[in-house]
Amino acid sequence: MSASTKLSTSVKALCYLAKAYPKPVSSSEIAAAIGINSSKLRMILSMLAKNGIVESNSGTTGGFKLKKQSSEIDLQEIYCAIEDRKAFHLDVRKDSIKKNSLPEKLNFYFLDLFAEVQVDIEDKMKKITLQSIINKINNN
Amino acid sequence: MSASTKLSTSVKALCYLAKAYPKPVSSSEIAAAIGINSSKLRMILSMLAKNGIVESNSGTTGGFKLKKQSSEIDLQEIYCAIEDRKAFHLDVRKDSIKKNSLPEKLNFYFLDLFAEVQVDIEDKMKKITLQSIINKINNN
DNA sequence: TTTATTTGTTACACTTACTGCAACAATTAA
DNA sequence: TTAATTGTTGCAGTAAGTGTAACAAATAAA
Repeated sequence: MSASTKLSTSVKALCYLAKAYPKPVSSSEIAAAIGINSSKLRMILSMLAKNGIVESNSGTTGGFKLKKQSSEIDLQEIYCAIEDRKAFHLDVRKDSIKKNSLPEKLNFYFLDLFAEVQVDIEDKMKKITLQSIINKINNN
Repeated sequence: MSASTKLSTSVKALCYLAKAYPKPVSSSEIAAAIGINSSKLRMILSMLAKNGIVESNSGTTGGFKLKKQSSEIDLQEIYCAIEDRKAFHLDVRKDSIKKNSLPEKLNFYFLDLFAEVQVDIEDKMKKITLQSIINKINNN
Protein backbone atom coordinates (compact mmCIF):
# COMPACT_ATOMS: atom_id res chain seq x y z
CA MET A 1 0.00 0.00 0.00
CA SER A 2 1.53 3.24 -1.12
CA ALA A 3 1.93 6.15 1.23
CA SER A 4 -0.65 8.21 -0.60
CA THR A 5 -3.17 5.37 -0.56
CA LYS A 6 -2.62 4.91 3.16
CA LEU A 7 -3.17 8.60 3.69
CA SER A 8 -6.47 8.66 1.84
CA THR A 9 -7.59 5.45 3.55
CA SER A 10 -6.78 7.02 6.91
CA VAL A 11 -8.79 10.11 6.14
CA LYS A 12 -11.75 8.02 4.99
CA ALA A 13 -11.69 6.13 8.27
CA LEU A 14 -11.28 9.31 10.31
CA CYS A 15 -14.19 10.98 8.53
CA TYR A 16 -16.31 7.96 9.37
CA LEU A 17 -15.25 8.20 13.00
CA ALA A 18 -15.96 11.93 13.05
CA LYS A 19 -19.50 11.28 11.89
CA ALA A 20 -20.08 8.51 14.43
CA TYR A 21 -18.53 10.43 17.34
CA PRO A 22 -18.74 9.79 20.26
CA LYS A 23 -19.93 6.27 19.53
CA PRO A 24 -17.00 3.83 19.08
CA VAL A 25 -16.95 1.94 15.80
CA SER A 26 -15.41 -1.44 15.05
CA SER A 27 -12.78 -1.91 12.38
CA SER A 28 -15.03 -4.23 10.41
CA GLU A 29 -17.81 -1.65 10.22
CA ILE A 30 -15.43 1.03 8.96
CA ALA A 31 -13.72 -1.41 6.64
CA ALA A 32 -17.02 -2.36 5.02
CA ALA A 33 -17.98 1.30 4.63
CA ILE A 34 -14.78 2.39 2.92
CA GLY A 35 -14.06 -0.83 1.03
CA ILE A 36 -10.94 -2.24 2.58
CA ASN A 37 -9.96 -5.40 4.44
CA SER A 38 -10.50 -5.02 8.17
CA SER A 39 -7.13 -6.51 9.11
CA LYS A 40 -5.36 -4.01 6.96
CA LEU A 41 -7.44 -1.19 8.34
CA ARG A 42 -6.61 -2.21 11.89
CA MET A 43 -2.93 -1.92 11.04
CA ILE A 44 -3.48 1.67 10.00
CA LEU A 45 -5.78 2.50 12.88
CA SER A 46 -3.38 1.05 15.43
CA MET A 47 -0.72 3.44 14.17
CA LEU A 48 -3.11 6.33 14.44
CA ALA A 49 -3.86 5.16 17.98
CA LYS A 50 -0.17 5.09 18.90
CA ASN A 51 0.07 8.69 17.78
CA GLY A 52 -2.90 9.86 19.81
CA ILE A 53 -5.17 10.57 16.88
CA VAL A 54 -7.71 7.87 17.68
CA GLU A 55 -8.54 5.87 20.78
CA SER A 56 -8.88 2.10 20.61
CA ASN A 57 -10.56 -0.36 22.97
CA SER A 58 -10.81 -4.11 22.87
CA GLY A 59 -13.85 -6.07 23.89
CA THR A 60 -17.53 -6.30 23.22
CA THR A 61 -18.24 -2.60 23.36
CA GLY A 62 -14.86 -1.65 22.01
CA GLY A 63 -13.79 -0.12 18.75
CA PHE A 64 -12.23 3.14 17.59
CA LYS A 65 -13.12 6.76 18.11
CA LEU A 66 -11.45 10.11 17.56
CA LYS A 67 -9.23 11.25 20.38
CA LYS A 68 -8.88 14.84 19.12
CA GLN A 69 -11.31 17.26 17.57
CA SER A 70 -11.35 17.04 13.81
CA SER A 71 -10.33 20.69 13.61
CA GLU A 72 -7.21 19.78 15.59
CA ILE A 73 -6.09 16.97 13.30
CA ASP A 74 -4.07 17.91 10.21
CA LEU A 75 -2.90 15.86 7.25
CA GLN A 76 0.73 16.13 8.14
CA GLU A 77 0.33 14.46 11.50
CA ILE A 78 -1.78 11.72 9.96
CA TYR A 79 0.92 11.14 7.41
CA CYS A 80 3.67 11.01 10.02
CA ALA A 81 1.64 8.58 12.11
CA ILE A 82 1.22 6.04 9.33
CA GLU A 83 4.54 6.34 7.54
CA ASP A 84 8.01 5.82 8.95
CA ARG A 85 9.76 7.31 5.96
CA LYS A 86 9.69 11.03 5.62
CA ALA A 87 6.75 12.42 3.70
CA PHE A 88 6.95 11.62 0.01
CA HIS A 89 10.42 10.28 0.40
CA LEU A 90 12.70 10.46 -2.61
CA ASP A 91 16.02 8.75 -2.90
CA VAL A 92 19.27 8.94 -4.79
CA ARG A 93 21.71 6.28 -5.77
CA LYS A 94 24.43 5.96 -3.16
CA ASP A 95 26.77 3.18 -4.17
CA SER A 96 29.51 2.80 -6.76
CA ILE A 97 30.67 6.38 -6.68
CA LYS A 98 33.98 7.89 -5.68
CA LYS A 99 34.45 10.27 -2.79
CA ASN A 100 34.31 13.94 -3.72
CA SER A 101 33.43 13.10 -7.31
CA LEU A 102 30.89 15.04 -9.29
CA PRO A 103 28.31 12.22 -8.97
CA GLU A 104 28.71 12.29 -5.20
CA LYS A 105 28.28 16.05 -5.09
CA LEU A 106 25.17 15.70 -7.22
CA ASN A 107 23.80 13.12 -4.80
CA PHE A 108 24.11 15.64 -2.01
CA TYR A 109 22.55 18.28 -4.21
CA PHE A 110 19.51 16.10 -4.85
CA LEU A 111 19.19 15.03 -1.25
CA ASP A 112 18.98 18.72 -0.36
CA LEU A 113 16.56 19.47 -3.14
CA PHE A 114 14.27 16.58 -2.26
CA ALA A 115 14.38 17.56 1.39
CA GLU A 116 13.26 21.04 0.40
CA VAL A 117 10.39 19.66 -1.65
CA GLN A 118 9.44 17.51 1.29
CA VAL A 119 9.28 20.51 3.60
CA ASP A 120 7.10 22.34 1.09
CA ILE A 121 4.68 19.42 0.96
CA GLU A 122 4.59 19.03 4.72
CA ASP A 123 3.86 22.73 5.16
CA LYS A 124 1.00 22.41 2.74
CA MET A 125 -0.40 19.39 4.59
CA LYS A 126 -0.10 21.05 7.97
CA LYS A 127 -2.59 23.66 6.84
CA ILE A 128 -5.24 21.10 5.95
CA THR A 129 -7.35 19.85 8.86
CA LEU A 130 -9.71 16.91 8.90
CA GLN A 131 -12.53 19.35 9.61
CA SER A 132 -11.70 21.46 6.57
CA ILE A 133 -11.85 18.35 4.41
CA ILE A 134 -15.22 17.36 5.88
CA ASN A 135 -16.56 20.85 5.23
CA LYS A 136 -15.35 20.81 1.67
CA ILE A 137 -16.84 17.39 0.97
CA ASN A 138 -20.21 18.34 2.46
CA ASN A 139 -20.46 21.44 0.27
CA ASN A 140 -20.15 19.45 -2.94
CA MET B 1 14.65 2.44 -10.69
CA SER B 2 12.61 5.07 -8.90
CA ALA B 3 11.69 8.31 -10.58
CA SER B 4 13.94 10.32 -8.31
CA THR B 5 16.91 8.03 -8.93
CA LYS B 6 16.35 8.28 -12.65
CA LEU B 7 16.28 12.06 -12.36
CA SER B 8 19.56 12.25 -10.49
CA THR B 9 21.16 9.74 -12.84
CA SER B 10 20.05 11.83 -15.79
CA VAL B 11 21.54 14.96 -14.33
CA LYS B 12 24.81 13.20 -13.60
CA ALA B 13 25.01 12.10 -17.22
CA LEU B 14 24.04 15.53 -18.51
CA CYS B 15 26.67 17.23 -16.37
CA TYR B 16 29.23 14.86 -17.79
CA LEU B 17 28.08 15.72 -21.32
CA ALA B 18 28.16 19.43 -20.56
CA LYS B 19 31.77 19.13 -19.47
CA ALA B 20 32.74 17.12 -22.55
CA TYR B 21 30.87 19.34 -24.98
CA PRO B 22 31.11 19.40 -27.99
CA LYS B 23 32.89 16.05 -28.01
CA PRO B 24 30.41 13.12 -28.16
CA VAL B 25 30.75 10.58 -25.36
CA SER B 26 29.81 6.91 -25.39
CA SER B 27 27.34 5.44 -22.94
CA SER B 28 29.99 3.16 -21.47
CA GLU B 29 32.29 6.08 -20.67
CA ILE B 30 29.53 7.99 -18.92
CA ALA B 31 28.30 4.84 -17.20
CA ALA B 32 31.75 4.14 -15.78
CA ALA B 33 32.07 7.73 -14.57
CA ILE B 34 28.78 7.85 -12.74
CA GLY B 35 28.65 4.23 -11.59
CA ILE B 36 25.78 2.68 -13.47
CA ASN B 37 25.31 -0.12 -15.99
CA SER B 38 25.70 1.15 -19.54
CA SER B 39 22.63 -0.67 -20.82
CA LYS B 40 20.49 1.00 -18.24
CA LEU B 41 22.04 4.36 -18.92
CA ARG B 42 21.33 4.00 -22.63
CA MET B 43 17.65 3.49 -21.82
CA ILE B 44 17.62 6.81 -20.02
CA LEU B 45 19.70 8.61 -22.62
CA SER B 46 17.53 7.38 -25.46
CA MET B 47 14.52 8.94 -23.76
CA LEU B 48 16.41 12.19 -23.35
CA ALA B 49 17.27 11.96 -27.05
CA LYS B 50 13.62 11.46 -28.04
CA ASN B 51 12.80 14.64 -26.18
CA GLY B 52 15.49 16.72 -27.84
CA ILE B 53 17.68 17.15 -24.79
CA VAL B 54 20.62 15.15 -26.09
CA GLU B 55 21.70 14.04 -29.53
CA SER B 56 22.67 10.42 -30.15
CA ASN B 57 24.68 8.86 -32.96
CA SER B 58 25.56 5.28 -33.69
CA GLY B 59 28.87 4.16 -35.12
CA THR B 60 32.54 4.42 -34.45
CA THR B 61 32.62 8.14 -33.73
CA GLY B 62 29.14 8.14 -32.25
CA GLY B 63 27.92 8.72 -28.73
CA PHE B 64 25.87 11.33 -26.94
CA LYS B 65 26.13 15.09 -26.65
CA LEU B 66 23.92 17.90 -25.43
CA LYS B 67 21.48 19.25 -27.99
CA LYS B 68 20.57 22.36 -25.97
CA GLN B 69 22.61 24.78 -23.90
CA SER B 70 22.76 23.74 -20.28
CA SER B 71 21.16 27.05 -19.30
CA GLU B 72 18.20 26.08 -21.48
CA ILE B 73 17.61 22.68 -19.88
CA ASP B 74 15.51 22.59 -16.72
CA LEU B 75 14.75 19.77 -14.28
CA GLN B 76 11.11 19.61 -15.15
CA GLU B 77 11.71 18.80 -18.80
CA ILE B 78 14.28 16.19 -17.85
CA TYR B 79 11.76 14.62 -15.53
CA CYS B 80 9.01 14.59 -18.14
CA ALA B 81 11.38 13.07 -20.67
CA ILE B 82 12.28 10.10 -18.52
CA GLU B 83 8.98 9.44 -16.77
CA ASP B 84 5.62 8.67 -18.33
CA ARG B 85 3.70 9.16 -15.15
CA LYS B 86 3.15 12.68 -13.98
CA ALA B 87 5.88 14.09 -11.80
CA PHE B 88 5.92 12.46 -8.38
CA HIS B 89 2.69 10.64 -9.11
CA LEU B 90 0.50 9.79 -6.16
CA ASP B 91 -2.48 7.52 -6.25
CA VAL B 92 -5.68 6.74 -4.41
CA ARG B 93 -7.63 3.55 -4.08
CA LYS B 94 -10.32 3.39 -6.74
CA ASP B 95 -12.15 0.10 -6.41
CA SER B 96 -14.75 -1.30 -4.03
CA ILE B 97 -16.49 1.98 -3.34
CA LYS B 98 -20.02 3.10 -4.05
CA LYS B 99 -20.94 5.93 -6.39
CA ASN B 100 -21.37 9.30 -4.70
CA SER B 101 -20.32 7.87 -1.36
CA LEU B 102 -18.10 9.71 1.05
CA PRO B 103 -15.11 7.50 0.18
CA GLU B 104 -15.56 8.30 -3.50
CA LYS B 105 -15.77 12.01 -2.82
CA LEU B 106 -12.60 11.73 -0.76
CA ASN B 107 -10.86 10.01 -3.64
CA PHE B 108 -11.63 12.99 -5.83
CA TYR B 109 -10.49 15.31 -3.08
CA PHE B 110 -7.12 13.58 -2.86
CA LEU B 111 -6.70 13.38 -6.60
CA ASP B 112 -7.11 17.16 -6.66
CA LEU B 113 -4.79 17.69 -3.73
CA PHE B 114 -2.08 15.48 -5.18
CA ALA B 115 -2.42 17.20 -8.54
CA GLU B 116 -1.88 20.51 -6.79
CA VAL B 117 1.21 19.22 -5.04
CA GLN B 118 2.45 17.97 -8.35
CA VAL B 119 2.07 21.39 -9.95
CA ASP B 120 3.95 22.97 -7.05
CA ILE B 121 6.82 20.55 -7.53
CA GLU B 122 6.90 21.01 -11.27
CA ASP B 123 7.00 24.78 -10.86
CA LYS B 124 9.92 24.43 -8.54
CA MET B 125 11.76 22.16 -10.96
CA LYS B 126 11.11 24.45 -13.91
CA LYS B 127 13.16 27.13 -12.20
CA ILE B 128 16.22 24.92 -11.86
CA THR B 129 18.45 24.72 -14.91
CA LEU B 130 21.25 22.27 -15.54
CA GLN B 131 23.64 25.24 -15.66
CA SER B 132 22.53 26.46 -12.24
CA ILE B 133 23.23 23.03 -10.82
CA ILE B 134 26.68 22.97 -12.40
CA ASN B 135 27.44 26.41 -10.98
CA LYS B 136 26.31 25.39 -7.54
CA ILE B 137 28.34 22.20 -7.58
CA ASN B 138 31.49 24.00 -8.73
CA ASN B 139 31.27 26.53 -5.90
CA ASN B 140 31.34 23.84 -3.24
C1' DT C 1 -16.77 -18.18 35.24
C1' DT C 2 -17.90 -18.51 30.61
C1' DT C 3 -18.89 -16.55 26.28
C1' DA C 4 -18.71 -13.28 22.66
C1' DT C 5 -16.52 -9.49 20.59
C1' DT C 6 -12.83 -6.72 19.29
C1' DT C 7 -8.04 -5.11 18.85
C1' DG C 8 -3.13 -5.86 17.62
C1' DT C 9 0.02 -8.51 15.31
C1' DT C 10 2.02 -12.24 12.74
C1' DA C 11 2.20 -15.33 9.05
C1' DC C 12 1.71 -16.94 4.51
C1' DA C 13 0.87 -17.86 -0.20
C1' DC C 14 0.48 -15.34 -4.31
C1' DT C 15 1.49 -12.00 -7.39
C1' DT C 16 3.81 -8.18 -9.12
C1' DA C 17 7.63 -5.27 -9.67
C1' DC C 18 12.36 -4.34 -9.68
C1' DT C 19 17.33 -5.17 -10.90
C1' DG C 20 21.36 -5.97 -13.00
C1' DC C 21 23.15 -7.69 -16.80
C1' DA C 22 23.69 -9.95 -21.24
C1' DA C 23 22.74 -10.22 -25.97
C1' DC C 24 22.10 -8.70 -30.46
C1' DA C 25 20.22 -6.30 -34.57
C1' DA C 26 20.77 -1.79 -36.71
C1' DT C 27 23.61 2.00 -37.69
C1' DT C 28 27.66 4.37 -38.87
C1' DA C 29 32.40 5.72 -39.76
C1' DA C 30 37.02 4.21 -40.69
C1' DT D 1 34.82 -5.36 -44.25
C1' DT D 2 35.63 -4.28 -39.64
C1' DA D 3 34.95 -2.09 -35.32
C1' DA D 4 32.31 0.71 -32.38
C1' DT D 5 28.11 2.37 -30.83
C1' DT D 6 23.11 2.91 -30.01
C1' DG D 7 18.45 1.06 -29.08
C1' DT D 8 15.84 -2.52 -27.40
C1' DT D 9 14.53 -6.97 -25.68
C1' DG D 10 14.89 -10.71 -22.70
C1' DC D 11 15.83 -13.19 -18.58
C1' DA D 12 16.98 -15.10 -14.22
C1' DG D 13 17.11 -13.79 -9.56
C1' DT D 14 15.52 -10.97 -5.95
C1' DA D 15 12.68 -7.91 -3.53
C1' DA D 16 8.41 -5.84 -2.53
C1' DG D 17 3.59 -5.55 -2.37
C1' DT D 18 -1.22 -7.69 -1.62
C1' DG D 19 -4.97 -9.73 0.35
C1' DT D 20 -6.39 -12.61 3.70
C1' DA D 21 -6.48 -15.71 7.48
C1' DA D 22 -5.37 -16.80 12.08
C1' DC D 23 -4.92 -16.21 16.85
C1' DA D 24 -3.45 -14.38 21.43
C1' DA D 25 -4.78 -10.62 24.50
C1' DA D 26 -8.17 -7.63 26.27
C1' DT D 27 -12.68 -6.54 27.65
C1' DA D 28 -17.51 -6.43 28.67
C1' DA D 29 -21.76 -8.92 29.08
C1' DA D 30 -24.31 -13.01 30.37
